[in-house]
Amino acid sequence: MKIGRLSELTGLSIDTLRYYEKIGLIDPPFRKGGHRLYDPDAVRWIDFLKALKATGMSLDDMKRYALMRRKGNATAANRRVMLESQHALVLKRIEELNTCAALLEYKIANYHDIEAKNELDDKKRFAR
Amino acid sequence: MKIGRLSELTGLSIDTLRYYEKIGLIDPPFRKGGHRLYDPDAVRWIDFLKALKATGMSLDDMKRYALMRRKGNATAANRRVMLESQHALVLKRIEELNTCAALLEYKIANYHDIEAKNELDDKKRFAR
DNA sequence: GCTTGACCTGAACTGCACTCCAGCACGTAG
DNA sequence: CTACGTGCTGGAGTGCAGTTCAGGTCAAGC
Repeated sequence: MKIGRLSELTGLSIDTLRYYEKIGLIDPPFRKGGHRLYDPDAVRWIDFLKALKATGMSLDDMKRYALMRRKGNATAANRRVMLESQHALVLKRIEELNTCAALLEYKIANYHDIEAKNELDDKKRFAR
Repeated sequence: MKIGRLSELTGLSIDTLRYYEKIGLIDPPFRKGGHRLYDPDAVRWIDFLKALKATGMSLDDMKRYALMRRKGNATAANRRVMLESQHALVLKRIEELNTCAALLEYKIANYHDIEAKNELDDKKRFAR
């Protein structure tokens, strides 16, 4: 498939796909008359990259991972360690977000009180 | 307290504190001989800003919130709505991270298999 | 054969959130 | 009163992750 189709399938812009190739996240595909022709497998790899990105991994770390992947089986243990530490980060982040969510809930409840009080004051003013 | 102390208490750098003041996130404090002198309450506000930031809110949105806060009670409902939509975003993000965590777990288990197989191959090679 | 839309390159630009710097002012301890 | 640590300002610089652009090339349909 051509880059436009890959862009549609992955949701990444054409420019981003070329950028990812340039920095070494995506293997340079075959070309036909200068145009990139991608394997359907590219979609699966890019979806995985998107997932890594969603965990908050930097492009630089993803690059390291992609490089090891290209080197084959011998790097499996290192890649696993990377994923494990990323997994730990994700759990930590989820914890943090849970704390933030609780704080927001508390604040929101507080605002409900304030608004109720405001309304009461308005009524008093109206009754005057 | 002076800015250095506030920096210690909040974990934000002195430069960041001045930057936040410049963009309107922090109220300009009193000055003594040009030096900023903060109220202890500043710590609480900045901790809240840090929490908003941790939820992924942009400085621009935080600025909007800070502006409304300065305008007082009349903006309570709008501020609540902001916090509610941020709360929704946090929940969505937590969901996303849970999905990513599951994928990472799957991948990690996969790598354990690969490594076990590699080890087996090594042994065979050794036995040859 | 020609048009039109998709694709190509390298380089410059963008937005966000800081971070650093030069050059100067303040204030507290000795 | 002097030294030195802390603070001040405006402006420039940084790092990340793209995005945009100019000036072309390619190919599929008519």
